[in-house]
Formats: sequence, C-alpha cells, structure tokens
Amino acid sequence: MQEPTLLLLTALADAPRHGYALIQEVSAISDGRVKMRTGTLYGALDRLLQQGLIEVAAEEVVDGRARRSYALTDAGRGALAAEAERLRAVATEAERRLSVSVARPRVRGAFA
Amino acid sequence: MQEPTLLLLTALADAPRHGYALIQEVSAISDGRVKMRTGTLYGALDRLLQQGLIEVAAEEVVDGRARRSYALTDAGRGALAAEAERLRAVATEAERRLSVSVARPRVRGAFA
DNA sequence: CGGGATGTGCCGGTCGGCGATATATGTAGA
DNA sequence: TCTACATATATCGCCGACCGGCACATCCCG
Repeated sequence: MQEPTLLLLTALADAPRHGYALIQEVSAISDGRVKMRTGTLYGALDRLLQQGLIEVAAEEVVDGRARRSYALTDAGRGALAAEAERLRAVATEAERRLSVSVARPRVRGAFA
Repeated sequence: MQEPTLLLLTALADAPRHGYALIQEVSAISDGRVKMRTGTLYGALDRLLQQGLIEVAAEEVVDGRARRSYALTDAGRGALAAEAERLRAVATEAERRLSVSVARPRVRGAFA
C-alpha cells in the first residue's frame, strides 16, 4: 500500500466522506503537503472498492450535484490498523538506527 | 518514497552494507515479511545514488567475490529522519481516527 | 456573464517494484 | 567429482499505482 492510499483510508477512518471532501481531508491530514489529484483519487477508490476495503455509503444529490460517499469496511479498518502499526514499527527502527550511528560516527580503534 | 526504499535506507542507517547483505537486513527488519529482489534492490540503489541519499563506501574483494558497500550520506540521514517522522504522524492520526469511530460506531440521535 | 468552488470521471505518461534471467565464486555433501 | 546451494552483482521487460491534464456539470458571487 502506498502513501496516497494510506492517507485515503485514514481520511475515511472516523467518518464516511465523498470524493471531493477526501481531497481536502487528505490535504489537512498531511498538513497541506499532499494535494491529491482526481486521477489518483478515483483510481484508488475503484481499487479499494474492488479489494473490499471501502464501500459506497450513500448516493445523494446535494444542491443539484451528485455526491457519492464512501466508508471503511471492517476489512478496511483492519487493513488500516495493521498498516499503521507496521509503519510505526519501521519508523521506530529507522530512528533507533539513526541514533546509534549518530552517537558513534565512526570507530577508530578497538575497544575504544 | 515507497516502502522498499524506506527499508533500504533503514538498513543502512546504523552501518554501511553491501547489496546482498541489504537483502538479508531488510528481511530481518521486516520480520521476514519483505523479501527484496535484486531487481528492486539495484534499481533503488541506482536511484538513491543519483539522488545523493547514499554513496559507495567501499569496493573490495572478499573470498574472490567483488563486494560494493553503500552508506547513507548526510542528506540520506536527513531524508530518512524526515520520512520516519512523517510516517509516525500518519500512523498516529490513523489510529486516533480509528479509535474515535470504534468508540462511536454510529450516531443514532442528536446529543446522545 | 464570467470565474471560482464544488463535484465526478477518463486518459496517457511516467516511475518504481517485481519476476525472470545471467554470470561467477566458494562451500558442503553425495 | 559433480551437484546443489549460498554468496554476490547486474540487466531486462512487464505491470500497477500515481499524476497531470482534460472534460463536463452545477451553484454562487460579483
């Protein structure tokens, strides 16, 4: 799973949302760093639907505009939780290793 | 940056390593889940060299076999630290949102 | 009436990961 | 000895995900 997809699942984790709202939510989550394009969005949405990680929660018309809302499935919830845990583990390991090498930039002599 | 690349940088974070050792190290870091192929490895290594995130640390012959070691550059260290922090933030946000929706599976009435 | 925000959707290009394949040496066992 | 496996590096082509660009439609504001 790649980052845009992960951000998408995260944006759906607390409540169902429709496409356009997801773009804004992803931007908010990533502190404005990730501007999701509609090409990425709908492609990813189709993929996630097919994988059963999300489902269509509602299809309504608001102010004359069609709006389709998506929600996480239980499988999606599980996948997101697993992914989050894995990423945290990698991040922790990366930081641990970095601190080791920073503390000892190079070894010059034995036992020293 | 994708996960294999992140794992590669992580594997280099505490000490320089050569290609084959990186495959094994990545496998160890990911608890055996990620089996890196040489196609992925050398492609990623070339990319990272070009981006200046890693550098060739040594080229030696051990037991008749050529061996090329790679090391993180300062830029690579910075990139890895930034990436780790970002991933941790996303993971935390994902887990926070999941716990919110699990605590309140659905809202049936107002103010209730 | 024009422009910007809201809203969904497709298409083609690009890039990274992956499987397959090739080459070469050292080591262990039948 | 011959065979198989671990060590070690490297290339190629395919595929899937992401991305920029585009199209289309409605609503609101000036």
